Amino acid sequence: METAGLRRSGGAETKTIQFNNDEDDSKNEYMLFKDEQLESVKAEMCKVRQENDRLKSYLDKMTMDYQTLQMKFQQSARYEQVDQAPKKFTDQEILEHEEPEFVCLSLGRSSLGEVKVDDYYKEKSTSPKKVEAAKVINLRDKENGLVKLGLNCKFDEGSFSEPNPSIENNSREEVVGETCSPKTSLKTMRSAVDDEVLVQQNPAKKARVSVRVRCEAPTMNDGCQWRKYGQKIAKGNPCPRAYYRCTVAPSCPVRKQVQRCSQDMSILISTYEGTHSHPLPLSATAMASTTSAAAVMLLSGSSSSTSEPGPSPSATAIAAQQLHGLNFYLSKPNPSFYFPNSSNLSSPSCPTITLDLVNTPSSSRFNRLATTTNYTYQNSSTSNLNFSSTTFESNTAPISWSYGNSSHQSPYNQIMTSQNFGSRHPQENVYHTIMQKNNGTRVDPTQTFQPHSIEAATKAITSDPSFQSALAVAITSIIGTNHNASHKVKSEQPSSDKKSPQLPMSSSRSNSSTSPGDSNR
DNA sequence: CGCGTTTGACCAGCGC
DNA sequence: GCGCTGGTCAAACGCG
Repeated sequence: METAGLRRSGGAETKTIQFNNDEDDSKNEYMLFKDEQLESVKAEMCKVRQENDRLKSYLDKMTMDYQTLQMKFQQSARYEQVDQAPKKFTDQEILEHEEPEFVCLSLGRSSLGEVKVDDYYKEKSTSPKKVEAAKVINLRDKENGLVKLGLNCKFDEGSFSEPNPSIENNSREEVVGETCSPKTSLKTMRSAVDDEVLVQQNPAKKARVSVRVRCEAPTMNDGCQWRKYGQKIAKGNPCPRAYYRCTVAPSCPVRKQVQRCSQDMSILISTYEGTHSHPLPLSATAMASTTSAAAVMLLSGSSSSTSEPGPSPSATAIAAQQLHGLNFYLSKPNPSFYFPNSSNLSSPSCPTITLDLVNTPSSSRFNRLATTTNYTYQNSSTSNLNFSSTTFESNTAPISWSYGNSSHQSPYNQIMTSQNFGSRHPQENVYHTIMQKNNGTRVDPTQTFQPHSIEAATKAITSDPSFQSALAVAITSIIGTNHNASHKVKSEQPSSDKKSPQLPMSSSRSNSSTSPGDSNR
C-alpha cells in the first residue's frame, strides 16, 4: 500500500509521502507525482501572477484617483484663499437662494435683494428685504489684479434668456448671460455670490457707471440695442441729455443716459444704470464687463467704509487695480469725487463711478483690458466688438488693426481700434498688450515681430498672470458663444445703426423747438 | 404699417 | 407748500 498526498495546513504546504513495496515503482510513481505537482504549482503561480497584475493595475488606478483628488483639493484650497471676502451667506443659504444654472453679471447696484452687510447702506436702509442671492462672477485674481467680470454662466440645457422666476419680478436684478461651462466650480459660484453680496444694497441707491469717451458720433455703440425714450436739457449743460432704454429684452431695466460734456463737446458721457435681464450680445459684453468691474469697484469701495461715507482709499486702490488703472471718479457719497462740472450725468443720490477714457494714461490701460476682452471674443464667429457706431467710424480713422494707422490715433481711437478690428489680428493685440505691460513701455505699433521676438513675446504672454485670466475669459466666452448661437437676438447692432439718433448736442428738433433753459417745459 | 424718435406732460424727490 | 430739477410716459411724428 502506498499513499501520497498533499496536506495543507494554514496555507503552508506540507508533503507526506510514503513509499512501500517495490522501490522502482515507487520512484516512477514519485516522478509522476512530481511532474503533476510541478504543473500544479506552475498553474498556481500563473494564477497568482495574474492576480498580482490585477492588483497592480488597481493600485495604479487608485494612485491616479488620489492624485486627481489631491489636485482638486489644492485647487479648492486656492479658491479658499482667493475668497477671503467676508462671507455673507452660509452655503445652505446660497443653495437655497441661488439659481444653480445662473451666474449673473451685475452692472451697477442690484436691487434684487438687500443684503445687510454693507454697514454704510445698512444704516441708510429703511426697508430691508429678504436676501435673494444672485451671483456675479467677479474673480479677482489676486496675483495679477485682473478682474474677470462679465462672465455669466448658465449651466442648464434649456433656454437661458428667461430670468429666474424665483427672482422677484419687480426687482431690478436680472440674469444676463454669457454662458459658460457647467464645469465652473461651485467654489467659483460661491465666490461670485460673495462678491454679489458686496453689490447688494439699498435698492434706492443704484450704482451708475459713467463712461467718458471722446466721440464725435451721437452715441457710442456699446453693442446693445437702445431705444430713446426721452431727452431733456439738464441744468448747467446746454447740451440735451438723452435717455435710452435697453430694447434687447422687453423687460430689461437697463437705462443709459447720453450727454455731451459742456466743457468739451467732443467728449461723450454715457451713464449706465441697472443690469441686463437677458443674455448680452457678445459685442456688448466688453462694455458690460468694464462697467461691471467699475460698479463692483464702486460698491466695494462703498461697502468698505463703515463710519464715513465714501469709498475707502484702500478699497478704491484695490478696485482701481482691478480696473487696470482706468481713470475713474467716484461721485458718491464723497462729494470730492464729483465731476468738476455740472454737466456730469451723475445724480447726487446715486453713487456713480466714472471711467475716463479720454486721458491718455488711462486709455492705454483700458486698451489693455479691452484688448484682453476683445481677444476673448475673437474666438467666436459671431462676435466683433464694436463700441462705435457707423457714424463714429466714419468720423474717425478707418478702424483696422494696422499698427501704422494706430500710431497717431488718439487714445480713444486706440481703444476703439482694439475693440474693432482685433478680429483681424487678435494675437497681435495680445502681444501688443502684454509686451506693453511687461516692458513697461509702449510698444511701437509699427513694429513687426521677428521670430525671435515672437518667441520672446510668447514667453512674455505665458508668464503674464493676466494671460491665464484672459484665457479663462476666452474659454468661457467661447463656450458661451456656442450656447448663445441659437438664441441670438434679432440684431446686435444698436438701433442707432439703423437710424442714426439725433446727436444730443445737435438735435435739430429738440434744439430748435425747445428753449435752452428747459426742453420739457 | 411698423418701429424708432421727438417732445410736451406728468410725477417724484429735494431744498428752501 | 412751492419751485426746481431729474426722470419717465405716451401721443404725435417721421422714416423705410
